[in-house]
Amino acid sequence: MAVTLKDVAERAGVSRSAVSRTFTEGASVSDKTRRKVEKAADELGYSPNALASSLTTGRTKLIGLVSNNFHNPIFLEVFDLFTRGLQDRGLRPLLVNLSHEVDPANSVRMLRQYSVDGVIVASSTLPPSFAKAFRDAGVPVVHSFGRRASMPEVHVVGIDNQECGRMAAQTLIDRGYTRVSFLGGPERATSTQDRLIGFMDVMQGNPGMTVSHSFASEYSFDAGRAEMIRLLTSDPAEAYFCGDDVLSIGALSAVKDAGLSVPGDIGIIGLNDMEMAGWENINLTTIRQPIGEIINSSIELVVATVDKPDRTPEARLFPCRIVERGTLRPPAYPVSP
Amino acid sequence: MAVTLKDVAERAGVSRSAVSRTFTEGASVSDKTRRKVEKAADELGYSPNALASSLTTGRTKLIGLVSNNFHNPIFLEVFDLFTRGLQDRGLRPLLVNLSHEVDPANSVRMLRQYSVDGVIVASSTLPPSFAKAFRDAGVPVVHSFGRRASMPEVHVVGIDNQECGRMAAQTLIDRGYTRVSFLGGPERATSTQDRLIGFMDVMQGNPGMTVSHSFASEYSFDAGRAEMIRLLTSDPAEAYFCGDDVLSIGALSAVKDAGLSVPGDIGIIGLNDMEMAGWENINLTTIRQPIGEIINSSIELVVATVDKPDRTPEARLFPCRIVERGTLRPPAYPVSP
DNA sequence: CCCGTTTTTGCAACCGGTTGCAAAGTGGCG
DNA sequence: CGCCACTTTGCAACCGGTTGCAAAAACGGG
Repeated sequence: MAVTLKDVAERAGVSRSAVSRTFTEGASVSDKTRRKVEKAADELGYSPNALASSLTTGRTKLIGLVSNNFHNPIFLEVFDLFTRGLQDRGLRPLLVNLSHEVDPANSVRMLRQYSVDGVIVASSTLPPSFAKAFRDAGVPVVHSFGRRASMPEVHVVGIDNQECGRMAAQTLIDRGYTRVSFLGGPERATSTQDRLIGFMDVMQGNPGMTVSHSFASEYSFDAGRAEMIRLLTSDPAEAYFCGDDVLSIGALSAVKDAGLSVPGDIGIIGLNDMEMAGWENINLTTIRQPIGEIINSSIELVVATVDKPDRTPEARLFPCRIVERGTLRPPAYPVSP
Repeated sequence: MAVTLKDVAERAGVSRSAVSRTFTEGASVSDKTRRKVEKAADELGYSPNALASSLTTGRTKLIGLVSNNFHNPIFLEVFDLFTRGLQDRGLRPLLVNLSHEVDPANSVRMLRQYSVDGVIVASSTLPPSFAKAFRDAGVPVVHSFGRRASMPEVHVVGIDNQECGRMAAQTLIDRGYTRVSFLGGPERATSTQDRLIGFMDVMQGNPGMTVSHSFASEYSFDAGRAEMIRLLTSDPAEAYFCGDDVLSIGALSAVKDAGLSVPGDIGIIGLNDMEMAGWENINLTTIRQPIGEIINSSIELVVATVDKPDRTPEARLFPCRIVERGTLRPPAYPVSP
């Protein structure tokens, strides 16, 4: 059925090694044989079996892409960028959908069976120990959107979530809000924990503020909406920092359904700046997370780690910035730059 | 580095075949050796190399998942269902992002290099010839969300887009609209072409109607919005059948920004019933495409085709139905059921 | 034209598994 | 206990490639 090295070798009248060499970078073949081989290969429609060659070279060019969030539209953007970025470098994404699984054992075993060259864990909710399980199994791994650490145990690429919390807090203060709240994602998500820490950090330094917080059950529209509906039943805050754009959009929907106006009655600031945040019927003020840079950097780092597995784990953090749109009232008074 | 069959065999004091057999379904091994082997494997942390075994068995359990739409949120749902469905059957999705590529040659070559057992092309825009290229290369293929055909050249699973067009048309007529329009996706997308055909089909049978149509440049929010902004500049229709929910949502945003009300001034009906269509701030009346059933059926069909490559190509079509929400005015008069 | 150097080539072993086949082992039954 | 049928086991070849090594070929200089 499939045409192999041997078929090409016979047709070209050379040895199998000669054929193999014409298809491997930097191997020693004369122009004459190369032409003969290429001709034969063309005629037979031959292309080398990547899996067979991986046996001896030890490289499959497969990269495991592990994620657990298929309900947040930002992940479509994430998958788009990851798959394109990997393809551009000749790598192939092998997708793993964790759903609600939190034990890494299965994914580790599965990805080892397929001899992936490396793994990218794309999740802002999984703990560092998840990615660590790959490292312990000898699989190069990068945790994208993971928790920062000064001495990380695995490579992490993402943002400083505490800093984002502080940034959101300071923004709300600058806008003159005094009764504020953090509407986070699931309490177990590391990103939510860190954003809360940063938010509270700043708030506690400002005595005049009334501060509260609560958690949505997951990073999704429905969860954000449900939580905001609950909050609106009893003395809501003036402004909310939602732990994610998709929560913000859910919250927005609840606020508007309650007949309240944004930002007139209630202010909302999100985090991510996903595509939808810019849609004119949403127009969400948010903190932009530079996912393109995070993803490119993650790919670059995993590739580097494949070449040099003992690289000491590093944390690459990218700065975030406020994207001003229409869900927060303008500054009450001039703010120092 | 990695622990192999041989290591396990030595430690267990048996032959390599014995080890191989304990790990292959239905092979003949005594309980005694099986236990010895399992113990040794456990101690060494062995798990068989799926790629090496694929060399002899001819099965990799890899399924190529090819798509070209990473801007329509429905595809996040699609990826979620595909990856989970494949995983549940012990298969692994190898993702291919076509971006704007329309030539199948690259994907075919790449997926053959990785010896995928089968391929699922998930796209409502690519022509049947795209999937056909895989079949011609001897790779089992199913086209999900593809174009229906009475004698298809490859397996197709999806909906009858012409029928959906008719359904939308009839619905608008039943609601008493007389000036209507089809706002499609890209003109080259087969789904758009077919929906338009069905829509016109019914309209032409109703002399009282004023009908027009136009195309958005792609299936995305921005394209839908841009097209609707253009339409609003000159004598818009009373109601639009948008070729996709994400177009509808873009269109909705444009309509509302123009200070018009929905469904008061303009009615909109979409197609897909993606998660967001049900969000309370969108609340889109739409035609539900049963993507869960389509995806399960696609997986089942590709698996069956792997076992029996010469199966004659079939088209599996699933019925759609109207999901009534808030963007179309209620029936003007009683409608026969 | 000869000889030393460099390039190209094929052989054969190997990567990590599977599998047909024949030999060895096991069990049942008369 | 002996015979037969059935199960289990190991050997060796194979899957589709790669690669170290030594032989062969090509090249360059005198």
